[in-house]
Amino acid sequence: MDIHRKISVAVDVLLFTVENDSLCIVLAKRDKEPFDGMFALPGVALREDETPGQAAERSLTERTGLSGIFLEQLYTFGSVDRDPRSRTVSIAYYALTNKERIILPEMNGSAGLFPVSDVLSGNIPLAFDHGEMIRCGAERLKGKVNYSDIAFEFVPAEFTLPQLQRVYEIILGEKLYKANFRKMIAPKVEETGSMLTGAAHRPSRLYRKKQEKGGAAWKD
Amino acid sequence: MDIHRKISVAVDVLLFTVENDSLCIVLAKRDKEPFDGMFALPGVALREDETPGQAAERSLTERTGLSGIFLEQLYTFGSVDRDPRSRTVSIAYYALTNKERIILPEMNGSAGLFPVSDVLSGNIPLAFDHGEMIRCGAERLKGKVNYSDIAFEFVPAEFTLPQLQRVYEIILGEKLYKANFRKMIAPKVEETGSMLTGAAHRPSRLYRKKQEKGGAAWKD
DNA sequence: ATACTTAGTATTAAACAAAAACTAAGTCTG
DNA sequence: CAGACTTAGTTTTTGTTTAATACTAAGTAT
Repeated sequence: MDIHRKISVAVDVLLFTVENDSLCIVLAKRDKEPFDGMFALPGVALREDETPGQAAERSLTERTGLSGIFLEQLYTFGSVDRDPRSRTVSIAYYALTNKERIILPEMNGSAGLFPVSDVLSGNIPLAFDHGEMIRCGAERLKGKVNYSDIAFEFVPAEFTLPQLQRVYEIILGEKLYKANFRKMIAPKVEETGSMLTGAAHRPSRLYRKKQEKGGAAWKD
Repeated sequence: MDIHRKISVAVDVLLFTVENDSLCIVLAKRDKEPFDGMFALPGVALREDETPGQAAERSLTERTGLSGIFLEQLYTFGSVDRDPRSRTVSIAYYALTNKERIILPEMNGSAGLFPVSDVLSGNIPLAFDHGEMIRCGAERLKGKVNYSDIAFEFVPAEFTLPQLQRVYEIILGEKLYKANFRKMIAPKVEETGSMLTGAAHRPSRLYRKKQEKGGAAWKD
């Protein structure tokens, strides 16, 4: 509990979304050393007057223009050599949103959305220990999707059940049975009354998430 | 990702055990400001040459003599005012062990084992945000006991099924049905062949945990 | 010997999940 | 415009897990 120096604290954000039937994450190309030219998660140094959660939100807003979306602490990474410049501990957060809210143009140039499967198979050169972070984040999503409501974060406010089911399937990496999925999800959703038109087949009903009593929340 | 100063990093450890039919935690009475005379989790300042996990282990060894026990990261706490001396972020870990391994005498004087229910009901004055940490830790145990093997950490290498069932009940805070519990636990345990003698009634069989294929593990 | 206590097993009923088959409602093609 | 095609949505059947209760077993205490 003594005072110490020389250890920096960073906050990195894993912004996940579902696009084109795959789980994607936002990465930005670095334009300076170390890891110049490689891809990295949006991150900031923790300021003295903000909590890690606030820093994560700031990072998100500064880098992608997003705010007010789902954001939760993931894990704290602290390998001694994870940053070649100085000893740095990074508190990783993960954020979730549907792809409509991500405005790529706002992300200045070199940033983009990458399929997590590509990223984890090593096709994209990653800075720091961000590969480990992304693996950790993807695992968390998989473990959490069945006993929480995170899947709703990936779809618009009004969505169809096939859409929502696809989100589950993408996160879990396996196909689900339609009838069973609908029985499972039924108590969590309600019909809006309208349909999704325009598709070249039977139109599907639009649903919204049913609002319910909230659970316990953790701050910093 | 810039270098910064003035933020300290600490590591605090929640050492849980089950004693006397309740979930307990190790706390030490502070003998200096701030929070002089109040109870606190064993914690250390993170050193430049060690990972948070190593610091947690060091804290555990220095304060309780224990080593090599279950230890996992819990959450990182970073409220701006959580430490009145300086801005400090604390990476909390939780450790689990059975009470036989805890040798109270080794803990110098003022440390002790406290029932979590007493601690959370405010009967014991706690330093820093350690109450929040303990609440978070107890919740984690509750959420994890059913889909992991953490309950085994609280019993000796050889144990009876009634013993193990009591651990589940204490963590979950509810009674379980004997027959169902045994069906659930059966694939995870194997008989040792011997019995637990000495009790004033039918003796119960001794079991040990069945060794199996390991899962993924996360370091720092 | 009998009551008492805790260990352990068997049985039943209800809820839930897996899987397949079926019906419904639109567009696309000839 | 009929029928094929595609996706949406429902029904039904079956099997597995969980909830709950009732029972048997094996020791000590009186």
